Amino acid sequence: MGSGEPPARDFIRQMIDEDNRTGKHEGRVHTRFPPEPNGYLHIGHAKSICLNFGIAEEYGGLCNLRFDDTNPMKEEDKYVKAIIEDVKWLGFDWGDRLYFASDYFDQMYEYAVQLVKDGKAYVDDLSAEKISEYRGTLTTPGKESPHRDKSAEENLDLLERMKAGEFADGEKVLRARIDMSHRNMNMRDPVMYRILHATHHNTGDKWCIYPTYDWAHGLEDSIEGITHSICTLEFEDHRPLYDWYLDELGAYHPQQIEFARLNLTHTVMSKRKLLELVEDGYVNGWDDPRLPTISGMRRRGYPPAAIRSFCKRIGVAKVHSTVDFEFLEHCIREDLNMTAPRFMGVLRPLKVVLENYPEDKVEEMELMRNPEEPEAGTRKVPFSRVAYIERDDFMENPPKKFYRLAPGREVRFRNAYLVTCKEPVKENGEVVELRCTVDPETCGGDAPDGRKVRSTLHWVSAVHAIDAEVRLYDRPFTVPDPLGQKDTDFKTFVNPDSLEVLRSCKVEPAVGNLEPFDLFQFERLGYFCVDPDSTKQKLVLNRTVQLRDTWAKIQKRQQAK
RNA sequence: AGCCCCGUGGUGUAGCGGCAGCAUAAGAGGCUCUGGACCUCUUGGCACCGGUUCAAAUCCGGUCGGGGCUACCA
Repeated sequence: MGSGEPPARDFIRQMIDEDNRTGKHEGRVHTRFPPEPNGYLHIGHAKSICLNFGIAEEYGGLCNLRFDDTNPMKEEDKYVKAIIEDVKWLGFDWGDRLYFASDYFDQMYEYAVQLVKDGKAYVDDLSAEKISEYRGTLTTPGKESPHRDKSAEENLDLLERMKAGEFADGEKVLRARIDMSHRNMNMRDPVMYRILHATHHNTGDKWCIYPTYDWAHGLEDSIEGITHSICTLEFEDHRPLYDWYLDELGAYHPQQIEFARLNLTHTVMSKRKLLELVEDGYVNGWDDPRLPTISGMRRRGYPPAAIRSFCKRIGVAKVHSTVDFEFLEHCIREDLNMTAPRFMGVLRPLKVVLENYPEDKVEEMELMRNPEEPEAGTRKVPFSRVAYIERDDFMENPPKKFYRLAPGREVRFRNAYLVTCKEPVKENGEVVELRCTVDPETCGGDAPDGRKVRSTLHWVSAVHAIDAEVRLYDRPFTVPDPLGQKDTDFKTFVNPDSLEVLRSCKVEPAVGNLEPFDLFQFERLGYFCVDPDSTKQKLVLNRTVQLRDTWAKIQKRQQAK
């Protein structure tokens, strides 16, 4: 899986090593990935997925897929299906361990009854506003609810009536009885159950009280026998509460470990922000290839192995950090370079007439499927008198270091012929065609006299070419940190050029045989994939990522001067 | 302001008292029928102050800086 060196001994793996050394969990390692089914997964989740499933795999343990579905107001079945598809696509397998927090509602309720009986939880009549008010502030202690000291019997009765549906939403809550002056706000009598007369995607109308995250999560982990409950940094302050519930209950007690979530430059990662982009029409849906969602990356053509490699190589720590978008792209290229078959395609066609090449002649040129993988063999590409090349590959007045085609200059058409440009044909000052000649002695691309050319161009035979629409993607934001300016809405930094659609591209015939999501390289241009919008009549391709472009860099530097 | 977490090249990480390493980015060169890939080299870092020690990125104290926490969200 992925490439490279043994995984680094990050602080989580060091902890697990230590636990294994001391026999804390009898050497068991059991993790879980616990998404809430209220949105689509993104690459930040991929980091967590790779961490949890990766650790389980490395230690010969298990990792569960568990939906943390404790809030029926926000959660939907369609997200469950999408998340399952995404995790599977990323390459992970949870066996028969697909769980839902809602599967444990009965058990959780029993645990709550136990706490009530022990005098460690009580039903409160205070409104949400009052509870907030009574909680105090970061610097001042809270005060106790007037309903805090009822008898266990009375609380039990009230809790049962809450469950039975006798009260309206918000009328009562069940609270843990901890310490209203605790320095950690989470310990100031947190809410365990709230009344929500809502239909749950899984349990329907069976329940009208639903557990809060803090109350539910440790129980879920405990019930499943999780050893290491890995979550993100913002839950650090919740760990004392996680521990308190399990200790008071005397239940099996997993270890919560927090790590820093992934941030990427030039994009946003929060579900809410992504939703805004989708709903306000900045992008075309959750699977828009510009989005860092798993479905977006799938459609963009990012291979799962490359995403896994990326997640492994960025490491895991407790410092907040932002990974360069470039590094992700590097990982994508690295994978695709080894695996993607090569084709030729011309994005911005310029017609080339080879004057001394016979009108009706067609030759089948033989090209490597993938030079990185010679065993993949070769393919045949038709060559004829009229071809298309990239507009960028010709300049009438070439600057220094431009090695491609120019009047009087000879270049190679890849695996075909050495071609010399005689003259450009112009209309209204614009070059619309090139008149060229081939050296018939150079069929296949090598000169018998051993002479060298500086440049090799890709080409497509005009009569054989098939048309394609190609969608070019760029980073979704123009700045590295669109959320960085406090006073400016992040959407003002949306990159207006993040999508460019080219409708008259010419590609070699074999590309027409590919299926949606097939990945390949257009030589000299980049990696592409077939978009599911493709039909038999219309081929639609997505550019996954460009090849590194040294010439573009030189050009940029020349222009800067 | 109170509590909690965290500071190693531009970026992401390793280091666990004994030469600061890796990846990526950037720069130079080599090679090449993809200006791709690959190879070589170069630039660049322990936030600061003090203490312990023969020896500190590492241990201790402080300062500064970044982040999180006041949902019946997760």
